[in-house]
Amino acid sequence: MPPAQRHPTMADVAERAGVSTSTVSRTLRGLSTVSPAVRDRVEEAARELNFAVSRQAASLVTGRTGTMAVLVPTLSSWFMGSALSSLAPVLRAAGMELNVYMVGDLAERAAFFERLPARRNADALLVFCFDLTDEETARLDDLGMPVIYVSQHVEGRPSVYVDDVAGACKATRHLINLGHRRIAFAHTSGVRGFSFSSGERLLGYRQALTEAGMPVDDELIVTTPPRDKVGTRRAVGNLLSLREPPTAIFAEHDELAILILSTLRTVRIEVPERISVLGFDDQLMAEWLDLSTVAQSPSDIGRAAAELAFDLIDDPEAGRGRHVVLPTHLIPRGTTSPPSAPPGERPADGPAEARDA
Amino acid sequence: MPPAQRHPTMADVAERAGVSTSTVSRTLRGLSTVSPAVRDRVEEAARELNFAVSRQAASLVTGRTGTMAVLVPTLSSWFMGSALSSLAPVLRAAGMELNVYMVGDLAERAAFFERLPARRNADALLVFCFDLTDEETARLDDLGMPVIYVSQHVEGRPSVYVDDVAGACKATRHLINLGHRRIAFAHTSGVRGFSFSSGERLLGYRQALTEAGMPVDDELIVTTPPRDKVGTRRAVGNLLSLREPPTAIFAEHDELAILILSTLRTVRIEVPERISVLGFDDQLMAEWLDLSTVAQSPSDIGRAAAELAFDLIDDPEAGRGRHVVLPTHLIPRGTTSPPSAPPGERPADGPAEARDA
DNA sequence: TTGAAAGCGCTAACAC
DNA sequence: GTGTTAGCGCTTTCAA
Repeated sequence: MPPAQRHPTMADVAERAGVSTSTVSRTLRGLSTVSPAVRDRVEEAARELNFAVSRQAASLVTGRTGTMAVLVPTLSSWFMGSALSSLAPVLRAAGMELNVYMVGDLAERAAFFERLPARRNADALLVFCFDLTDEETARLDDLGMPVIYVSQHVEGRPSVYVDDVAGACKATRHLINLGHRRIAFAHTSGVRGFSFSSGERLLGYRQALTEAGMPVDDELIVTTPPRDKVGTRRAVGNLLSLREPPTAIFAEHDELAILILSTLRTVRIEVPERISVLGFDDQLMAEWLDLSTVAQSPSDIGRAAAELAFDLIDDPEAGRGRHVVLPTHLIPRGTTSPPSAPPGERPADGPAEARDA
Repeated sequence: MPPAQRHPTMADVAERAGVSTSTVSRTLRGLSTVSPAVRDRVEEAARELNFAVSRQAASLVTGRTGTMAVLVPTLSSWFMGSALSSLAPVLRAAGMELNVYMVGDLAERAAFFERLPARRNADALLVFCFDLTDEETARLDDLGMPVIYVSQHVEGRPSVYVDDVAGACKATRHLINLGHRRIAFAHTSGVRGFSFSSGERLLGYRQALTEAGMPVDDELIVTTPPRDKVGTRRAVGNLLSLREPPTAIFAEHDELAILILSTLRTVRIEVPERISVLGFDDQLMAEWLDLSTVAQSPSDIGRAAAELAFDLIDDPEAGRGRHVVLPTHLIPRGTTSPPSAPPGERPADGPAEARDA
């Protein structure tokens, strides 16, 4: 199988411009040690021949590939889509290519860490949303390139992530401040080893309750497989069938919150009158559905990760254990409100007193 | 700036195994002309040294990069996420890397076609969702690698796409069959030059109406910027303020349909009792919100594109103008129903007679 | 079945 | 400023 077509080489350009390949190389890399006249001739020749430098050949000698690799669990999630969409322009501005390794299940994962295909093929690796074992981390340590951990923190390694604990804490406090006393936490079980911050957010939930002197009731913590309509109904059902059902549900992420909303709508339980619902992420759909939520910015995460990677490429020792922690913000919308007084109890008796803005 | 770390080379492996680099190369590529004993020694040496072949060096001599490039307008849409998520495993199985060029606006687009950074850096290019000008297509023609057009058809070039006209036709016919006579079409304006099949779907809508002997009323065709809550409200408002408002709205895609649903809910117009809403795509959210829609499969598109690309890499002449057209399916759910009889008209008088399953 | 040698297209060090 | 030279790490003849 021959290559589709022969590309012109630097030698072709050099010949056409009547100079040496070194001069062509210097010109095309924008080095200032080329006289304007020669520069013009070379650039014209290159344009006429439709010449493009072979990154392969260049990187063979420079030792740099001009490529950023990213390891991601999926490409079809709001988070990854947003993060990569913001990453791309930053890379492009730096003249780097984007190489995606999507590793969706445990088998692929094993294969990836076994072969480490990114080795020698990128200048840095961004690892998104993986709960790595110690062996996996160690494996990445001798990948021979800077590795940045995104959406997770790994001790002693450069990481970029949002403060999930604080975010979940804010969320829960908002509900407490509204007067809720029975607050449920719903989260997705997720594939083992693929971190979507579930644990941290549960931590924040617990922390806020404890701070407020409220008990943590395990019955109020429910789990469902991700993106599972039936599973979510069951989880919501577990809450609705409690002796003392919650007046508010904090969902680990907007996707789940939306599924919960649609379940509640099916049985005509009014939101927020009967039950408040609060999400986490602030994806576009949250605004559309008027869902109260905690905003995080995957775009900022993507950009921060890129910047950190650039620093580390230039100086691998620059940020051994540098951590970039990004903030979250509560966005109150229409799905949270003070709880209505329980039946048989006069409003004045209830704990329902909004202290929130 | 030195590379982070020196990688072992084939020479290192060769020395350790006591053979020549040629033998190492042959072994690692799985050529059968290596004796088992030697093969074992080489493989062990490679493993011990954590050796990985440099694609750069290899492709310099083979002329193949082992990389598939994709040109996409965004990474944060349901369509692109799904398509790329299905593409990735196929590439991985073929031992190819995935290189993403995200070109989001017209400036970036001009730069991309000016420099064609994919040139020499990939074995094939998949162009997603771009409405290309003739010059742009011509430019890609001498990129020196197979180019596959995805989600669009370009004359005489290999393409993969769904039959949008037929899909929109099915959608509209479903509404007609339910008894609707005033059927609106809502679509997004989109950025010029980035095709999201808007035009084709409008065509299908018109075609179905014409087939049924119904007039095409331009007042019933409304436009809004994509993902724009306010713009969508205005568009819906235009429909609701007509002398004779529609009893059904067919939206160009689910995202828009959802925005329309949320607008209708705000003003308490019941769906489907008062107005039926029908989408296009069948993304996950459609199922969650019980939205009737026309299903397409970006995953199938991604896989088909990859297969076509492989064929063309092996034999560039294989499919000059091969077109893969994928089907769509109507998924009736809870947001479409026969129209209720208009006020002041007895049910028997109205055109509302369900002929649909 | 294996090894020696040439060279893929480029950059970097050093002359001039 | 510009050209010459020597590789970068592989694969691929070709000989043995």
